[in-house]
Amino acid sequence: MSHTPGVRQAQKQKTRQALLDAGLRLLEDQSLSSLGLREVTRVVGVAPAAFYRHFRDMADLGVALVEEALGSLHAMIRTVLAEQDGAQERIDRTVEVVAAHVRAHPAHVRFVARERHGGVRAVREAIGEQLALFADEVAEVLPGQSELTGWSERDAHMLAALYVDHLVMTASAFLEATPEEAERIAGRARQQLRLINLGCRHWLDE
Amino acid sequence: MSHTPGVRQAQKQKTRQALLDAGLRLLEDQSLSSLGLREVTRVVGVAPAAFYRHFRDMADLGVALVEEALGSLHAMIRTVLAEQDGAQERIDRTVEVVAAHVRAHPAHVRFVARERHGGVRAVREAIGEQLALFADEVAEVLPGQSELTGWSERDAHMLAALYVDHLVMTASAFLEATPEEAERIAGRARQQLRLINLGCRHWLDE
DNA sequence: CAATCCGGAGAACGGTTGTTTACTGAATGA
DNA sequence: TCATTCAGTAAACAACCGTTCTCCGGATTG
Repeated sequence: MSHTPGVRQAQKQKTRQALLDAGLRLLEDQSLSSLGLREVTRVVGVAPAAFYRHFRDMADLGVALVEEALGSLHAMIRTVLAEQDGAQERIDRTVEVVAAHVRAHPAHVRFVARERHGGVRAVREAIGEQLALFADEVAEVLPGQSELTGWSERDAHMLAALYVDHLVMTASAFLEATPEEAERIAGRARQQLRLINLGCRHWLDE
Repeated sequence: MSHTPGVRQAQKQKTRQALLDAGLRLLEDQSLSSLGLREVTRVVGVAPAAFYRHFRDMADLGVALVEEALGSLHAMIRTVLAEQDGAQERIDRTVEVVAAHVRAHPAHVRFVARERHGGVRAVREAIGEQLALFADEVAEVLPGQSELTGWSERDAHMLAALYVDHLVMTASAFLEATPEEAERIAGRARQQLRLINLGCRHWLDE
């Protein structure tokens, strides 16, 4: 049944990862629908035909990148939102974590922001699916916050969607900003989250 | 000084517009950085070289499309926000107007959403610039709302940015949605705006 | 009317693209 | 040990690309 690592499989995964890395790098200043197969293989230093041993086409490589880019996010935000400190502390920490993530993985963030509405259907849909899943997770964790006791599931989902969209917005704002603009972006994001949180506290008053 | 219309100039503007229209159409299922010059001229039925009589390159055509797509928006939202009805009515009307705009100009909306973070720097910056201008306009009109008396200019701008981002989000959500999903999207957008508005009403309490 | 302008045509250029084919040679497994 | 598997190679393919050049013919101008 050969589920041993194997020198063969290891090497294959290695060049596969090299293709993904090269693709991600090239996508920093162009979009997926214009990224050429030969362009990628040239960077890796491999024959064009070798590409087909790993991906059917560029769209296929794209969806692989989606999983790589969004896979790590889930656990992170889950833990951040689960913190039981006050609202202000949670907001500060969230923005902080987002900023750190953008600094650590700028290419991944850029890829997601760019291809979320990009020209390749399969990738667009993969990102949309992942973000929807993401919103579901957030919606599940939200009831743990004191401001949200008594909220309907529907309302929680509405809020979760707003959070996720705002998160993506903030991340891509960090991306396009110079280092000296970063603090201004962060401050604004915090205030916006405060505003939303304020709305939450009075949601059941009307 | 020849500022007469002239048969010459008229025909030139006509094919220029044809190039823009063809480009916009082709951009519905690809992104600008992969759109070919010949592809556009082929649709218009004109020689490839003729392209250069109107645009330096594809990026140039792109920024022209940005102005075409975002130019009409300004006046519209200005009038919507200026309405002095209650908050609920204003929210309903805003979402309604956005939905109508997406239905009327889907290609323009798609273009803006796609190229806002797209692979062509000049176009990306042009859109960012226009949206920032847009936020400025919104920030100027906002103090007319009763909920926002006593707000600092900085806070008004923070809110305006949130509104603009939410608007773009909502518009592109409408775009990707099937007709039967549209009402769900609209309902969610309205609730999100209500939540934000609720936050506004208590912004100066803390 | 004659001179000029200028949007567009047409052909040619060097270069790049995605994909297929037959192949090599090392890891694999009986 | 020997046959098999298979990731990667090398070459060839037709199709397409952006750009440049020269030229045409109708509008414009004086």
